[in-house]
Amino acid sequence: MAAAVRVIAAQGPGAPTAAIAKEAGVANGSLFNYFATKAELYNQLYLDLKAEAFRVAMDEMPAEADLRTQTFHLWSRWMNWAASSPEKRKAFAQICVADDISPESRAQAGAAMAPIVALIERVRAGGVLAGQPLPFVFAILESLSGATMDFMIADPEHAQTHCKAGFEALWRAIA
Amino acid sequence: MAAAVRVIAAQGPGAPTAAIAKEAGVANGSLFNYFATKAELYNQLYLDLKAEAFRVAMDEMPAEADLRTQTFHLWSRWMNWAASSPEKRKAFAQICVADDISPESRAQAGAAMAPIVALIERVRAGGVLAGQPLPFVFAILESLSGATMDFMIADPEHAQTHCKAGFEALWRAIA
Amino acid sequence: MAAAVRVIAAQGPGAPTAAIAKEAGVANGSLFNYFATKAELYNQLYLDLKAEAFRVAMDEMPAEADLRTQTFHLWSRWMNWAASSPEKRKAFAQICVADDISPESRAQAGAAMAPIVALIERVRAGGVLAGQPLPFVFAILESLSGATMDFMIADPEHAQTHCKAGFEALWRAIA
Amino acid sequence: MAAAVRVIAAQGPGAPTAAIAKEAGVANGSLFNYFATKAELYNQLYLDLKAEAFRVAMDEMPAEADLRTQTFHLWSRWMNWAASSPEKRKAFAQICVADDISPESRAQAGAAMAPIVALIERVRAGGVLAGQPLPFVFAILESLSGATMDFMIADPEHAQTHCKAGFEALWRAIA
DNA sequence: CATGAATGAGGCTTCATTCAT
DNA sequence: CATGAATGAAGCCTCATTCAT
Repeated sequence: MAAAVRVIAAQGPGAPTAAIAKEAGVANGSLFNYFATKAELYNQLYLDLKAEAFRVAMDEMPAEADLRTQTFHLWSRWMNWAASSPEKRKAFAQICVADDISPESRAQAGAAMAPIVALIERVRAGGVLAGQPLPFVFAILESLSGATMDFMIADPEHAQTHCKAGFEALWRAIA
Repeated sequence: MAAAVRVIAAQGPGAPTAAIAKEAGVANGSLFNYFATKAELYNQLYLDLKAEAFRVAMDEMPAEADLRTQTFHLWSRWMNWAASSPEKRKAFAQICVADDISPESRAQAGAAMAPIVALIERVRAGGVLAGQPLPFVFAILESLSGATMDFMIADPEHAQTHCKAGFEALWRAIA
Repeated sequence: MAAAVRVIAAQGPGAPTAAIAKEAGVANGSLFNYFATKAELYNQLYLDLKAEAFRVAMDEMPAEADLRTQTFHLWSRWMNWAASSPEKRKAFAQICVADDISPESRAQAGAAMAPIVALIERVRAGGVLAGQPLPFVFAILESLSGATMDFMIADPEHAQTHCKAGFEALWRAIA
Repeated sequence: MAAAVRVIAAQGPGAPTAAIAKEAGVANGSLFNYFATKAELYNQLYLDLKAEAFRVAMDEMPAEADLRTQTFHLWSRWMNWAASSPEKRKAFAQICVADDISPESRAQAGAAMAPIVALIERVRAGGVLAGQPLPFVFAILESLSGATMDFMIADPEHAQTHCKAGFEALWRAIA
């Protein structure tokens, strides 16, 4: 799994399964004892990464704080997780655009993120995009987060600056 | 070229050259009379689509109008072009993440967009992200535009609403 | 024809017909107005080169001189022709091993070289290989000539030395 | 490997890898589990055949015998090996002219033949070609051997006669 | 007779997946 | 459950040859 992250980050989603197996230090065919299919591996990886990001982002969430504080907590932990795991971020981004992720996986990932959805929903409801559908607001969140991550990774020295700037942009955009 | 757009939009960047040739109504090998390589075709396509989007976005630009008006003109025409050419939008998005686009092509595309860059630069300089590097602001623009396009395409009935909402989010985020 | 020599010498017998046409300054398809087939071109070239070599080798042959003198005349002119036309030598060598040369062409070439055959026959009859079939003696002649040519071309400064040494080796071997 | 010899002997160096795989009784792609490239297969084959010929030629070499005896031993065993393995002889000849053999392989093969080189060097030094470079003498050896092999193969009944005649020609030519 | 775009069969190579050990 | 050789379909690309202009 970790090997897959490294290989996909380095070679893209077209990386041979053989390369992943080699990186993992197992034999070519052993991969298929755990994942019946390359697509299954990708779906699993997708869910794992999403779950990990979610866990990190929600960890130590100050449940009683105000919306902005909670959202910043979420944003900050998410961004810093990605910035400190650039390979995971890159692998995830590559996997997302691949055609291999099934709608079921996407739905499952969405369901698992309910607490975040609920938070954003509250932000939306009280914000300037109150009239817009939640998925739209969510899309804005995800697109801004992607851009911010990439800059934090590309320019680690100013990572925290980018992180805050990204959040400000987000907050003004949706709150 | 148009055939490539359709096929890539439908099958992703991994689409066989044979599928593109067939869609274009020519023989498999004929493709390679025009593009020495699949990568060359993708680069060409990338530049073409970017150029087209740029042309549309800048057309009839009110040179004397204020920044917001000009930016909205740009945004509006860009979004509506994408919304009315969903296949081009999708193909472009798929191609962008592929590894086939050479740094030269990206540089060339960037150079061709100088007027837009200049406009955004003025917005940045006078806005809340004045302290952030221009590429960061640009990345925000592109990420928000992508999200907006996708929603306009997915929900054509409310396309104009999404377009305006996206712009409001952008303007608040960067201006 | 001359273009074919250059291209085959440079790229080997697998050279595309398109490359030959381009080198000749004519269009791709024009080639096939003169040669119905790539193989036909190769056969023609084979015969032409052999004929040219023959003509050069026999030119100014001292008909009344003794066998050794005549043979050296033949050898010397042949070697120097090859040494001064390295591309022709190389192209010819490449073509010879290709499967494209028809038995008819080989027979025709053999027939055209009757005077040389006659000369070598006389050498053989009076020499140490008198008991060996003529084709065997001829094969020795051709193999030694190939080796000599290559050294003359590779080391032009000592070309004449190699030429004479090659002849001495030949003469001792067959006379 | 043996399959490759058969196919190349029959179809020339342009033979499809598919034909070799089929002759070997394995699937098309299996070939590339052993040889990353067609060229690699050819290089391997080149080295193998050269090594085999060398081994056979040097086997039971009478180390104390005089030069002529040793050289004849070499020649005789070499010729008879080729004559009894006409496909190897042909495949090797075809491969040699192909562009696929890397300079490294040629160098490696040359290095492996040091004992033969040493022998020929002694012959050269004491012979009529004493003033000629060793490679030239070697080229004569190889060219005469090629001609002799072909006649032994083409006319098996008189193979031994050709073998001896070829040697006599060689010995007179270089000793 | 020149042209050069079009053709499509065929070649080399990759790789997800299987399976006997 | 591990292994890794074997598989063969599929992909990209080449090129001799054709043919409408």
